[in-house]
Amino acid sequence: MRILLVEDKVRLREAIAKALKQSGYAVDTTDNGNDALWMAQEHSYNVILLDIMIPGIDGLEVLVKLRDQKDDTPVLLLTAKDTIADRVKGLRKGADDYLIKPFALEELLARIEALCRRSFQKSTSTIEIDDLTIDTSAKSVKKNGELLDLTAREYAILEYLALKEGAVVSRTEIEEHIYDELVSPMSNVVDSAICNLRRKISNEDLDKELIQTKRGQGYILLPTSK
Amino acid sequence: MRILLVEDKVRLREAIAKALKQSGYAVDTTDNGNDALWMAQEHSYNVILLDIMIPGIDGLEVLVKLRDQKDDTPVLLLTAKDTIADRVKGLRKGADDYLIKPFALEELLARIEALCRRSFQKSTSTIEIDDLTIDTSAKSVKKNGELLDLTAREYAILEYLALKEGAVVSRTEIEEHIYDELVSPMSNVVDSAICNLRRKISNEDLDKELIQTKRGQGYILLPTSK
DNA sequence: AAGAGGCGTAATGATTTCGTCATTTAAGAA
DNA sequence: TTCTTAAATGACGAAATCATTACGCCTCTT
Repeated sequence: MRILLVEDKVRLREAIAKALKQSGYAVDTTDNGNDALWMAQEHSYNVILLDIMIPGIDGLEVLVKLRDQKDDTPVLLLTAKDTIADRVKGLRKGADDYLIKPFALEELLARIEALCRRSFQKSTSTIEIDDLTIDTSAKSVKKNGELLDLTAREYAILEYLALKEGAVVSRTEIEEHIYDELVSPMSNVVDSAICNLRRKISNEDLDKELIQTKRGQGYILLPTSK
Repeated sequence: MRILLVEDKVRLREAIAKALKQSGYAVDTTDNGNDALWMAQEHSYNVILLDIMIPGIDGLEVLVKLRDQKDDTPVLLLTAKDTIADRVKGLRKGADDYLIKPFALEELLARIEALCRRSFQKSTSTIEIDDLTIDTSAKSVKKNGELLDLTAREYAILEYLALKEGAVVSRTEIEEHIYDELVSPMSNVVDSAICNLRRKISNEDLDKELIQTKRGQGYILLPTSK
């Protein structure tokens, strides 16, 4: 999951960014509306966190322009307590949610999660695939009710594959969504992570792999039923 | 689908090429405008990715010359953030789309897909032919809802035939659009691949082949209804 | 400050693909 | 029908891709 955070106050921005990263999101940040706009144009974010009071183009304008461009990335507005009017305007103009500053980070995380789910058109916070239950809100995975001990990376990859269940996902795509910086072309980080992940989720008895390799293309997560 | 990538910065060029290949495209690359021009003349590409700031003839000039030669291959311009003017110029001069650097590879892939679709006058990303459903986004093929296990090559050929449904497609054309390098004249790679492909998509009960042979001309993909 | 564990890298071994060749089968012309 | 040429098929081997292991750095914890 990749998030764009637009917030001009340095300390707040960094605090939020840190919290998001700890929760397993890839985060890009900027402190002004102009950059926000082109970053949003050039990347496909899962969620955009948008402060209204920012230098350059203000948050609402950014939102309007995004929607004008048919960009329907979920936008969560961050507003000061005294700008209720803006808030209403924001929702009218296509924001998906808003949060009044100051807010609890926990609250923010919960809302982001909801928006991410919505962007993948899933309504529940758990995804069931074979004997796996992926709880996107708890960031945990159970296998036949037993909690698996996945690392953050492993979880992130599994979640991404699960959200795209049945579609071939290339290494590059995984790299882009899970890793902050560009991964060097020669690296086999993803292979390595997939390997570890498989070890943890595989059924020794069943020889079928949940994560299948599409040679030359990437990976695909396929329930046994299909 | 064959793509020409014109970009002078080595790392970026290779990163893009890698991602494209993973997504099943045949990719030719060059770092300058002169080569780009004659490569475009020699081959028929489905899409040309064109950086504006390149040595030799600059990207915009390449574009102009292409259009002068009545070459209407879809062109996607890659531009730096600060050259908005160029961008506008580019679109005026016949570019089909543009992307501002830096961009997400996924975004690039999505745009390329759109351009390919458009050049084949298709609006959706799935093609239905008889009992086959080809999902060009997921790069997967289902037969009566069952996912088929095609290799990258097999998929690429099937997709190409499907996009040209009802038209005779020569071996040479397939070679040109699916393979990176030139295939040696004596080779029967395509025959071989078609053979394997047929085996996987054929209906044992129905004797009619979806992929029919036009002796001396090539192949043609024909739904039973037509 | 030390220890543990996550994570990226590199190297090696395993697997699969795919192009080629050889052979069989089919199609069209005389 | 028979001959010629094109296409289909099957087997094999080289090359590319992938899996897996081991190692070391770095971070976070305690």
